[in-house]
Parts: sequence; C-alpha cells; structure tokens
Amino acid sequence: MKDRIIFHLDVNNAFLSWSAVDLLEHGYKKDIRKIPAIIGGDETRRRGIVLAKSPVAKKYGIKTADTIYEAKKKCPQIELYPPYYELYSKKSRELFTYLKKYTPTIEQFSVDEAFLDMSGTNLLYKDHVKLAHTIKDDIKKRFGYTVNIGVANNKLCAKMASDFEKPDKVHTLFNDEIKEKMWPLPVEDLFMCGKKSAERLHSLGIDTIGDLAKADVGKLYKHFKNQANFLIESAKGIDNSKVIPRKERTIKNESISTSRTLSYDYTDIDKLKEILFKQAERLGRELRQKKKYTTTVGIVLKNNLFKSYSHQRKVEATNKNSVIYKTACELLERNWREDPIRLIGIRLADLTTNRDVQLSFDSKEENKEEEIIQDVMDRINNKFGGSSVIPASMKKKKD
DNA sequence: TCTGGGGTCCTAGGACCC
DNA sequence: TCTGGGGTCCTAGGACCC
Repeated sequence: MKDRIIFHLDVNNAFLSWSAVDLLEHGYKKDIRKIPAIIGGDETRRRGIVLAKSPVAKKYGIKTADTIYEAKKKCPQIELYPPYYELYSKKSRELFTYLKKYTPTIEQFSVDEAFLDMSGTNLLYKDHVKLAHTIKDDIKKRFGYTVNIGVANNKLCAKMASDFEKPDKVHTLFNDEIKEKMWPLPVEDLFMCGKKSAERLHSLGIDTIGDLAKADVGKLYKHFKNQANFLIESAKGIDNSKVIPRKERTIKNESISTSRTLSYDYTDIDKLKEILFKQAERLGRELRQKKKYTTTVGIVLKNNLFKSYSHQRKVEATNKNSVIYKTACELLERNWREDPIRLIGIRLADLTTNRDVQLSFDSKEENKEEEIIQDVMDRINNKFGGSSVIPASMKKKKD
C-alpha cells in the first residue's frame, strides 16, 4: 500500500491573530501579536481565563487557560482583549473555503484546525512539502495571519508535526522520522495523552514518547485498560484513521449543550430556572435549525467548590423548548443538592433526524399551535438575536 | 474579581430480560 | 439451597480535545 500524505493545518494563536488582523483593518495602531497581549474572558463575570496569548505573552510563561489574575502576576503590563466569537467563525469559514481548492478531503477538527488528505495528488503536486510552504505563505499574504502545517503519513503524525516549532512553519514527521523527531519528546506532548495519563505514565517511569513506544502492553493494561494499546500505538506513530469531512461523519451520540458560569453563586432555585429557560430556548432553536430532535435531556451543575454533577433523562423525541425546559426543571428540583451554584447548563444528547412518535389527535392539535408560535418566535429571535421575544411569564431581570 | 464553553468517547454499575 | 450469565439499555462521571 502506498503511503498516505496528510497535512494538519493550525492557525497560530488563532483568536489573538484573528483579533489582531481585524483591529488593524479597523485602523487600530497596535499589532497585538507583537506586544504582551492576551484574549481573555471577563473577570468581573468570573470568566477570567486566557483563551489565546501573543508570542511575547508566552515568553512570560503565560499559558492558555491560566486565570487572568495569574497572567497579570506573570506580566503586569499584559494587555487584555475580549474574544469576538462571531469574528472567529467568519475567519474560520473563510479559511476552510480557501482550503477546499487544494483537496475536497478536508476534515475540520476545530474552529482553527484542519486535516487535509493530499494522497493521490502526486500528479498535481509533485512536492508536498513545497506545497505546504506555498499554502502557508499564501494564507499569510491573503489573510494576514500565519499558520503551521504538519506533513506526515497519517493524521496523528501530521498533528504532532504542526505542533513542533511555531509560528509560521512547515514541519514533516514521516514514518522514517518518528524515532528521531517524536520519541525524545515527553509523553505529555503526545496527542490524546492528557494530564492524567501523563502523570500515571511518569509514575511508572515512562517519561518520553520513546519510552512509551517500547513499553509492554501487558504491564500498561493494568493501569490503562483498553487505552493501553492505543497509547502505545500512538507513541509508535501508528494511526489508520481517515480524514473524514464533517458532512460524511457519523457521530455515535451527537449532542449539543450550553452552559453558563453565573456572575455570582445562585442559591435560589427560581433564579436557576430562569437561566434554564433561556438555555432551553437556545438549544431548542439550534435543534430546529439542524432539523433534529433530542431523546435525552440533561442538566449540569457546578457548585462553589468546583464540584460538577449532572443528571439526565430519556425523553420522547422532541424539539420543543417547553419539553426541554420542563425536563430540565424537574431534573434540577430532584437533584439539586442545595449547594451554591456557580455554573448551570443543559445538554441534549442522542439527537435523531426523524421523530417516530405516535401522537394522539388532541396532542397533535396542541402541537400544531405550539409549533406555529415557536416558529414565529424563532424567526424573530434569529433575526434580532438572543431572546428578543420571550413568553410574558419570563419577562423580567437578566443574568 | 483565581479557575470558560462546546464537544466526543469510554467505563462502571444497576435494572431488566430471557 | 452455592452466587448463573449473557445481552441491552440507561445513568453518572470522567478523560480528552480545541
């Protein structure tokens, strides 16, 4: 079998770069990529964490997901900019549209990451490494920000390669380079080996990816169960997964969710329900937009001690705000431990496309009426955003 | 004013059925 | 009179990713 050629493309400091480009386009004098700057959440609303950092900020030891408080301690003159998610979606769409001209086999891995299967394009592109450079440079010229591209024989190695040295670089990690380029790295650098797994591996004396590649599956099985084999194969640079465009992907139990960190801890169940109401509405609308129905409604709570707990329940396939809200409220009533709540959210899981439910005539009539009302409200809310229209029963204060 | 928000996947344990 | 046991569905919790 011929070797595959896979690219992994990663926008350097995506949120910060995209904000920087947008600010410059709007006449802002500073390029925030060149100063100690971060994109971060709102501290006053208790969402103060670092979402992206400039290379200078990184030099001060600031890491993604640090608190803003920590970041300021590490670098007092740090400049903080808010995130603009709509801008990021727009930049992301723009990028993916552009990438499609090189291959139709693109997998969007996140808002700023993509896998491209370049196998079989040898006739078109003789030198894939050169092509990667061309794409990288063209993106910089066209869009004004830099990317890293990893070139390898599978997705895992391409992903590892794009992570090597940043920014604005192309790296290769072909099968014959794995020992030399990947094995000396610490295990925590291995994709899908997170903090918990890395800690355990270190405690077993497995420190580098090379150590892990040579480890005995039997010995690791005790600690990692079925994960053991996967970790060792990954360390060897083995990965047979395909590049699958989103549309063609089948997800086992598709879910959508929304959650909110509250600006102070709530101890009043009615206030919690008000939040659930808005969330039910938002998810209901998303469901209807996707033309899907949910069969599982769940809530998630995080208390003042950062302890999270969740409860879920199967429901008849539905896309109605009222059912989602009612179920969420019941779950809250039954399971809230009366602890101060820092975060609350709703999750809809096991989404389906068709609603194979038998309805009685009466409920059909009721249904129709609710559907008409919901449809009108959706259209207004989609147009004007958020909860422009809400039932009178919910008309009062905001979060 | 220290610790976001949106996802996928896996596992353990209990209920229930034959 | 010693406790079967396989399969499926469901829930809660957690690991991992960005």
